[in-house]
Amino acid sequence: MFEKFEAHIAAYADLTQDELKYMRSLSATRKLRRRQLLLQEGEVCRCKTFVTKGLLRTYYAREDGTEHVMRFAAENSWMVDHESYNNQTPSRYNIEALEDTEVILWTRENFDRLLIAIPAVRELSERLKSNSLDASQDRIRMNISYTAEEKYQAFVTSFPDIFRRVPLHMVASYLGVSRETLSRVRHAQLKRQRENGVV
Amino acid sequence: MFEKFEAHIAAYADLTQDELKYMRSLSATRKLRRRQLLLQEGEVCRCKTFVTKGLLRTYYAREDGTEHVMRFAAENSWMVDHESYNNQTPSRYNIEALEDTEVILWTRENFDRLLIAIPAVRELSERLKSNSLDASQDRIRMNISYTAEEKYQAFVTSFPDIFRRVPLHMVASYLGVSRETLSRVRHAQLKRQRENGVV
DNA sequence: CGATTCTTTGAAAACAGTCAATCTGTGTGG
DNA sequence: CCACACAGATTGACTGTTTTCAAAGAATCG
Repeated sequence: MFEKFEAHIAAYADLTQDELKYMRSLSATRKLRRRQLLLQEGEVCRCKTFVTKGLLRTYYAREDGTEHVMRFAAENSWMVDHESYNNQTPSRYNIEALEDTEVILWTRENFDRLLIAIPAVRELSERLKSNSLDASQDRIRMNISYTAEEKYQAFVTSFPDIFRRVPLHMVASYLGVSRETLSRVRHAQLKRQRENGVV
Repeated sequence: MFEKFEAHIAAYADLTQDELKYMRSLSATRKLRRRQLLLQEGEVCRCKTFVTKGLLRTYYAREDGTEHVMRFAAENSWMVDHESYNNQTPSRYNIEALEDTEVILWTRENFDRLLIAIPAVRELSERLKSNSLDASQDRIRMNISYTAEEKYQAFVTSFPDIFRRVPLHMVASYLGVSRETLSRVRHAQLKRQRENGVV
């Protein structure tokens, strides 16, 4: 499992064999079955997670039972409830495996050690945070200015892989529209594309 | 102007007199009249900005002319288009003074020097980024799960000061609803509160 | 004061949400 | 291998909300 991490990380951070060995020594691995929770609302998010296989979602449930998807993370991406992890406070969110999933975990204490010991890890970590921030800004921009159809289109274009692997009602929930609406939006779009001769 | 910065920053970062002097030596100050732009769409966001007085907004305009407010920043807060600043790429956004405003500016090169030279600045900078990220997550959560009325309520509660100082239609734009809708939501809420005897 | 900006209101139209029913595909157990 | 259960997607009818457009009133700035 760690080999996949090594293969991926090589393109993003320049790490020596020793550094990788150190990272590995401080990590844990875990396998999750479909539907299994990695984090449950109310718990503290103790670990930074790297997905080597499968697919996770972060969502939260309102009192009325409606679920809202905050984020997806497929293999070769990171997942963490930043707020809970950083402040070690109870999380509002659940993190659930949507497929059978394998992850590598670092506790906050261990990851902090890595940040200090390995400059390249610190740089990577900051770059990831920057990217998260930019992506969040972008999502906010779409949320406040796009129509349902534009949101759907942007999602499909930005995350074609995730789109294929996730039920439509979760995409709807991610975008903040009802599943029925998204179904109709999609229908209208497919029809329009067919009329315009798009293959 | 820099004195206001010093007074504010004392509570957030432990800086020596020398360090403050150094920060000052690398900074510039600028006064903006109401309506004046600090950054214009297409320009690169070259500076990190601290507001000592007044009020800024970041917004962007779609092709159809509609404006969407991404963020407000009143005195004692920071403002930057993170994406443009970080990658030194053209910005999608405009930053405009909503009141006569005074700001302190650090170019990216100079601020980077500070990050290296003063550990407390680096810590502060990271903390600010963390907070931005948490705030963004929160806003996304509200965007996808709150009704117009809940969004309005959350805004008033979170930013009572800004709420008092900006026109309602900009709050509407920040929340992603039309000004008319927000006006009606507000009307309905005031009425309800009066009926329930809230002063 | 006069011009501009901002807010409110009404009416109609567009849009999205809800509820209920149906349809589809998948996978499980008999 | 079939039947059934289940999760997901779609559809229709209806309801409710939001937007749009137009107009008027209020507040503010220069």
